[in-house]
Amino acid sequence: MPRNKPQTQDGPEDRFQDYLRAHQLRMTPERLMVLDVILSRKGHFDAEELLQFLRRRKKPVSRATLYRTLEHLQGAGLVNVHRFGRGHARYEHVYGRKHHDHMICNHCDQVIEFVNDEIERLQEEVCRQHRFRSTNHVMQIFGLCTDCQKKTRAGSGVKASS
Amino acid sequence: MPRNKPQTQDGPEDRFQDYLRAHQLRMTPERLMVLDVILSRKGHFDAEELLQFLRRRKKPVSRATLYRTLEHLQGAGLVNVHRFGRGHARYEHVYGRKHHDHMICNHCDQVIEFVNDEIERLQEEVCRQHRFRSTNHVMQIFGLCTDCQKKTRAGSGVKASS
DNA sequence: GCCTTTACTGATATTGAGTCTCAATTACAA
DNA sequence: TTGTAATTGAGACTCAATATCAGTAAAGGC
Repeated sequence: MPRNKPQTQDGPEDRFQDYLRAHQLRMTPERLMVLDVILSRKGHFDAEELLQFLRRRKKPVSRATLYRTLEHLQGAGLVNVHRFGRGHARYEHVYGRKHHDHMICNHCDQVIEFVNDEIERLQEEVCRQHRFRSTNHVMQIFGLCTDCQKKTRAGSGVKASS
Repeated sequence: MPRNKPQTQDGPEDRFQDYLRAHQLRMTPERLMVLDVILSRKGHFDAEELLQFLRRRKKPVSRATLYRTLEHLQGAGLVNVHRFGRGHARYEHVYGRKHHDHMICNHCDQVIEFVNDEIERLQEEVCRQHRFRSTNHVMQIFGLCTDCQKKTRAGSGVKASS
């Protein structure tokens, strides 16, 4: 999967187009469909979900094409992947969104997003100290969300996390 | 996989023993072998590596047993799992080790550990703000280590990361 | 608009980490 | 020592993700 982000700053479609051209790839109806569906989603989703959704919308796309497109969208900086502990990958679109981190409830799988500029700053500092050139990072806090704390009073019966 | 950590603070074997007893599980030669091999390892390793190692040591253990034992060792707080982006799980033993986070080189897969108390503190603060009861967290910074920055001057040819 | 090249799609097979099953074995408490 | 419930291991299985490959179709050149 090639990288490098395009320079232009129009819309997500243009950005994808630019990325594809820059890598001798082609824009196709399938790729556009996938992008559109992803942009219309809020929060996190997985590949299977997208597949079903596209099928219901009578715009079916093969599994292979979906995964390939997701790769390219990552390359274009339009989509992020997360692997929250065990289980399959979860995606989210990042076009026009600020970077953020996640808290994941071990009990109900809810994903809470948060931003903390101070943490971001400290991360950069750590990288400088280690002469590490960071491209991206992931921060996941696992535990119990407010609701699930109430539900599981004794603190037992909680699914294991990574 | 049950949780709860034992109270005693002897050695890792005792801790494992305590954990097992507390959960009506049994100590077996296989489990002890796995623990010993893990304790002798430095840094990160994966399940397949352990399997091979045990086989070479003429103390073979089945895949099923290895994975089951790794689960229990996590429960006992002796082992941690990480899923660095794509690929399989990586483990590390945590007995007598301080919590730390990771920088992962996209190019050579080297894993650099770091600790930053200020970041830890801020994470706790974020959890408090969101009334989230954290059990553990993961922070991974992806990018290029010092060596690989030199090797890949143009910044191209870098493997994709999560 | 039509060609030609070369990327793309999708059906299907394949991979591979991890899990499950179940008969035979064994730890361990009484 | 014995009874019983946990454990083991071989192999079947799962399932997300990837690879294969023949047929299809972008997109630049004419």
